[in-house]
Parts: sequence; structure tokens; C-alpha cells
Amino acid sequence: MFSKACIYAIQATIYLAQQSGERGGKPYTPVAEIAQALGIPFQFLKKIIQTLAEKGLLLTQRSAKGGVALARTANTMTVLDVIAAIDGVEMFTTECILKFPGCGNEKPCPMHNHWAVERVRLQKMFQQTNLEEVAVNVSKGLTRLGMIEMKAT
Amino acid sequence: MFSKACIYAIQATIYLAQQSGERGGKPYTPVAEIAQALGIPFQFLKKIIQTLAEKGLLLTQRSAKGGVALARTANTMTVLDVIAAIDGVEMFTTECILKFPGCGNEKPCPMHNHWAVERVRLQKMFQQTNLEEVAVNVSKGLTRLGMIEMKAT
DNA sequence: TATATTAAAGACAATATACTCTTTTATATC
DNA sequence: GATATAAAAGAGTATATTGTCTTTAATATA
Repeated sequence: MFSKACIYAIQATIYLAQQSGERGGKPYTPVAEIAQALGIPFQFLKKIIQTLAEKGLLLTQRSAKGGVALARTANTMTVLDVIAAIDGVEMFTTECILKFPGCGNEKPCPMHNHWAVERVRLQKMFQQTNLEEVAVNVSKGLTRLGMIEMKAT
Repeated sequence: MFSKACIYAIQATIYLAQQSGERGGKPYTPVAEIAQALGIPFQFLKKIIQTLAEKGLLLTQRSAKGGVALARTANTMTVLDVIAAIDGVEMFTTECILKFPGCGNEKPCPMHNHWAVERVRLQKMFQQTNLEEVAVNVSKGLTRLGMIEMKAT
């Protein structure tokens, strides 16, 4: 469904949302820390982070005590925003599940009418899920981010 | 969502369902004809067809007037059956959308509870769609298989 | 039985995705 | 202002997926 890059982007932004939620937390988190904490290849994550920064989702600071941070509050950033920045939203809007170029309501492929319904549901689901609520659930221990244990801070 | 191989498998089996639906049609369809008709790379399709045959979905006949055919009637073969043979059903059953190995109801990832709902819907959708109904719609001109025009026969 | 047709088999090539390494640049902190 | 920290930039490698080519084998048909 999603590329590895996109999956890592979602994980990293959730991690950053957690960081931003911590009282007295540092303003920036080094990419190396995120990669370490989530088990994501460091150099690969850096490129992904760069893309997210270019798309305006993250702020970067290169200096001592630098790193990256969410460009806006976690409750105004949705999982769909992150997906859109990396893999794009076409899969939820126009892309045919059989990858036929002209597929749409006028020229539907054999699966179009079924898929069009699910596609919209998926998009809504990711759009309605913001990084704050997700991060809070992780911090509460209700859900897990990767293989690491997350305890309330 | 699906690999190219899986997409081609779905297209090819729908094409074969159309063939089997035609009165007085030949029992077997050459892979070359399917590849030609649907614009699928011939040699690649042959391997995919082989896999489908190994999984029991298709019958093959190597000889003059040979080719491939559905192993059972089109109305008893679902799109999910085809997907299962190529990409597997894990994506609808156990696979985490963030690809976390241990993700499940006990140890849910941040998206698990949302995704688990959609996953099941998708599986049902593909399971409830059999090749006959799909092929009939294509033959009626209600839907299209690839870029080619399909007229009622 | 000879022949043409077509799938089977397996090596190989191209492309896309995932991942790494090295050098450079910015800047907060001391 | 010197230094250390950390991102930026870009070339390079590894792996998986997709696609091609050639040779072999089966068998229906004539």
C-alpha cells in the first residue's frame, strides 16, 4: 500500500508529535535519535525528513542542539498530510486499482465501482487521524510505535 | 496496493472468464493472445500464468490449439482467489499497514484499529466479486478491461 | 508419424526502490 | 571567534521487482 519511505515518514512524524507533546522537551530532535529509536536506517530517514521539510511539514535546524520538529502543532497535522508529502494522494483520489490510465466514472475498469467506495473511506480515515491523538495513544501505551515500549512520560 | 504481477493476473483471469462465457468459444486461450489483447508483456505474463496454474486456478494445454483456461467456472472463482495466488491474503488478514511485525489486536500499532476495519472490508469486497459477473460487465460494455474496447459478443 | 503450436524452464537484463558513504555547510553554544 | 553538532547534498551500492531471450518439451492435429 505505502512505500517504505512513506511508512518511515509516518512513524517519524508520530515520534516527533510525541516529542512536541512533552513538557519541557527540546525544540528539535536529531534525525539520528529518531532513526535509533524507531529502528529506521539513518541515512534513508534523513532524505525522507528532507522531503517532509521541503513540503513544509517539518522545520530543520542545523547546529548544535539542532534537528527537526513539526512545522505546526500535532493536532493540525494529519496522517494523510504525511502520506501526501511522500507517496501522494492519487491512490485515494484518481488512481485505478488495476492501474489503468483512463479509469474513472466515465470509463470504469472492472473493479472501479467497488474500489472507488473504499478509496474514499481510506482517505477519510487518514485525514481524520491527526498526529496528536495518535501520539497520545502511543504515550498512554494504548498503541505501539515499532518494537519499542512506550510508557507515559 | 497490488504488485504488477497481481494486477496482470486479475486482468488475465477476467479475460479468460470472458472467453469461457462465449458460446462456441475455444476451450483454451494462448497466453500470447491474452498478452496481446491486454497489452501485458508476454513473457512476464507466462510466468504469472504458470503460478496461477500451479495454484490450481488455471489449466494449461501445451500443443496446437492449446493455451490456458480457468480451472473451474468463472462464477466460482473470486478476484480474491486470484490475489491470494499471487500476492497472498496477508495484506487483508494480518499485515500491518506500517509493516510492524508484531502488530495485532494485542499489540496494536498507532493505525491498527483504523486499518483493521478497512482491511476486512477490502477482503470482503474482493471475495464477493466473482470473475463471471466482472466479465459480464466488461462484455456488456459497462466496464473496461484495459484500453481496448469491449463490445457485447 | 511428422509437424506446428504452445507451454515450461531458466538464464539474463532493465528498472525502481531501498539503503549507504563521504564531503560540505550552517549555526548554536561555549 | 573556535568548535562541535547536525542537516544538506550528491554519488554510489544493494535488493527486489519487472521484463526479455533462448532453449526445451509436450501433444493435438493433420
